[in-house]
Amino acid sequence: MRTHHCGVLRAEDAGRSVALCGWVARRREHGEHLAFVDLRDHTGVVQCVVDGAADLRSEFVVRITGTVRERPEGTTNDQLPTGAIEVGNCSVEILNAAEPPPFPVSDRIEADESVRLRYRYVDLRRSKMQHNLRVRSKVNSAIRHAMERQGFVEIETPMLWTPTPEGAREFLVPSRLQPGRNYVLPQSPQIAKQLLMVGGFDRYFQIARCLRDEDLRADRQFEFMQLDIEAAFTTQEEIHGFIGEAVADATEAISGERPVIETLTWTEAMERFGTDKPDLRFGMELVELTPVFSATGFKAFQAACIKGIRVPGASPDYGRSKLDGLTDRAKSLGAKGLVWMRVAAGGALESPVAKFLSDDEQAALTSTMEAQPGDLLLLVADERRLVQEVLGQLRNDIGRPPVSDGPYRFAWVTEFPMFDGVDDEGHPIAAHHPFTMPHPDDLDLLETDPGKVRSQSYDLVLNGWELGSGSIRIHRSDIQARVFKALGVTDEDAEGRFGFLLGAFRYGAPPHGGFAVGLDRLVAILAGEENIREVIAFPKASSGTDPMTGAPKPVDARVLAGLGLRTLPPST
RNA sequence: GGUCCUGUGGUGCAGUUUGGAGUGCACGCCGGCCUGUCAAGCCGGAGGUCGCGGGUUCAAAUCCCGUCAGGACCGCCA
Repeated sequence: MRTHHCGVLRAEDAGRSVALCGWVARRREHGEHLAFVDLRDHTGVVQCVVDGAADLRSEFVVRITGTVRERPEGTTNDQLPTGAIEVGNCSVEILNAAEPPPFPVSDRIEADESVRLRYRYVDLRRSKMQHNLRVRSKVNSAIRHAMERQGFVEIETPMLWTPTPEGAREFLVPSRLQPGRNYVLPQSPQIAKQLLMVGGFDRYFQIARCLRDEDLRADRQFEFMQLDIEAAFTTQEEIHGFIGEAVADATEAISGERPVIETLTWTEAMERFGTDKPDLRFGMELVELTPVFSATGFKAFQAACIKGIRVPGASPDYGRSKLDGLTDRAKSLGAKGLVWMRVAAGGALESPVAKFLSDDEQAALTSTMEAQPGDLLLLVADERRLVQEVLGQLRNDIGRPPVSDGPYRFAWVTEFPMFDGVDDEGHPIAAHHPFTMPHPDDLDLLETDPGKVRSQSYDLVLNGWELGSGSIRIHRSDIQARVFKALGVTDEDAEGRFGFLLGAFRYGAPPHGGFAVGLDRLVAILAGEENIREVIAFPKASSGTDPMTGAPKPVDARVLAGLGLRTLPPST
């Protein structure tokens, strides 16, 4: 049907007879004698010259045959890759007429997202979406090759899985053959892949679809894809190597540059950046100020922890209203307040609270924070974790570059705490999942001080986005029993929820561990997008609905009855 | 569950602060003219429940309340 794609033709193709297919991007008609038709396919646009009236409209689907020729002197278009040539002596075959599109198929104008999603098939014609989904395809391909090269076996796991009431809310699938009973869609292949380890596939991977029925965000959809891996007889370092190879290959395939991956501990990340997913592209690190104010008379600074961030040269940019905005933001994040200080030309600190601080304190503050005239200092005093999180968020709010700004700064964050907070009954809550191996040095703290137990779990972070997480798993039932006990999971509970897994572990489970990389997020960053919807062909809106299909929809009562279900009236 | 932003012909916006006739810009659409344009140009035209409902007012796109939709964030995401 066609001999070439539109966007690939160049001066050296002059003289070639071509047949092109695509959509009418634009047309410029000059009466009955001459018309220019810009024909678009996914490779780009080429100008076709019709001798006569074209009688075409935007987005008509056409096949154009003609001869490539260099454009006449003075009519070339430097803005266009195909701008040196045109297709002449064209004959146009309309394959399908089209109504005017609901919004222009253009990268210049971004239509409202609800309209874009409703007519996604039109939106996907835009070169940005074409590019993004092709980036995604290349990333998948690079990753698959990297894993195969490293001896990993691709194995599919079930989409109809068993409920494991723990962690993310699961999508339920009622059983027709077993009325009243349910499958769930897997929130990840976590347990399945551990069973594959017991099954002797010591290097497994899958580009896996995961489903979680939680509220959506710019970086979260119900459905998302993971590079999911698990390996037996391995170490944390080896797993980092496997994954590092895959994401570096993917990054190189898109950007041409091979990234390095740094490593820092969770504690270090929290102290320096106030988050477990630090964006290493910019400074403004959190500065420890607790010793500076250890003997202060200023009540607001008589706290367990004081830290600050220095915003270089920002003092003139932050008037009273912006500073109030920062204070409100800090309070909304849980801080009692935010202390701001401007560094004046002579180095003096200008702040509503400056008068409460001694000269020595002010001098120590200035030197500790390496404050320069014109800087803005932001300080928070409170419990350590809160101080870290508030300042970490403010650091991002103020300093974080757009996603599309380079470079790609990958980091492993290691030694996460085993537990995070406590549940209603006072039992610690697993920070990762209950099969995570504690740090070997901290095993004995399980019974005495669980809050201090570090785990052998680790996250991969890229430019402030959590790309994924993983861990070395518990493969010994004695350690698993101790962890369950710490979590307050009784033997019966454990048997009911994970019996098949624990059973499998009795039949020769190798030491193993793994990781999962969120591919939507990786692709979004590599495509320079702030929102993963931009790299997903058919995403849901943030309400969880699909503006194109109208899903989710009610179904006929008979369909429900066949599944043993009945809808209740909406609760009030 | 909560906080905030947005909603104005098909599309993108201005108008809302300080109420005064659906007032404006650009694109698109329809018709006409046009033989080298390229975001073609020129002339003419059509197209509106200012998201929806209620209230205040002589008068509401504009102020108030509610609601719906889209988005960002908090909670949530082992």
